[in-house]
Amino acid sequence: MPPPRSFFARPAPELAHDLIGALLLFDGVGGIIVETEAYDRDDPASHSFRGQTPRNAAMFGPCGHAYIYRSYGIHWCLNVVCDAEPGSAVLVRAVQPTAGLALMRARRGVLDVRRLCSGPGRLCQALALTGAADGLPLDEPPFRLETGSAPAGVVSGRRVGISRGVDTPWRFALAGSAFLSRKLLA
DNA sequence: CCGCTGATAATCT
DNA sequence: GATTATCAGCGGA
Repeated sequence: MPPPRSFFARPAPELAHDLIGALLLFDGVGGIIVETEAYDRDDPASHSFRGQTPRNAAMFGPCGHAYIYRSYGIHWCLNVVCDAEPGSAVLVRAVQPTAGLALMRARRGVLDVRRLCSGPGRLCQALALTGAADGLPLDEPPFRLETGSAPAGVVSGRRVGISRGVDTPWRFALAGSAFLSRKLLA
């Protein structure tokens, strides 16, 4: 079952926690979310911290939709928008591949299943996600999002690759998963 | 296994 | 002009 709208209309850290264990597919390709990060309006590390711009407009749009941006001029990164307060979203950092393995391997040029979707840029490359999907609803085709049973063993720690808000422990991951982007630091 | 570095361009100051 | 929610490749331990 796709989650009800109320699932997304919550604070980013809460949604980030509960997205662990959910099934995420794009055009039938994807798997189980095992790592996320929360960013909200009052967070100096968030793209929305200084208000709405053309790039981050989707962060201020409907909850449950995608916010996809380009990172370092090279990679794409996927977020789930939540609207407890406008400008909040959850970065999907890693997925355990379960569907479309051959397609993902071809797109990534990588055979090791543990490295297909273990990072926000790698995930978007494996699922062929680009800015073309920015703003699309995640509970309708070509996306599919299924929230699973309550995830057990979710741990949190500091977020990756930021220079501000570094002490906010808003990175969430499935404990012991072999599909994380990097080892979780407290 | 680990750390360092270059790539590469939109966004923001 | 500086920064960036990253990654692959490389060399060393």
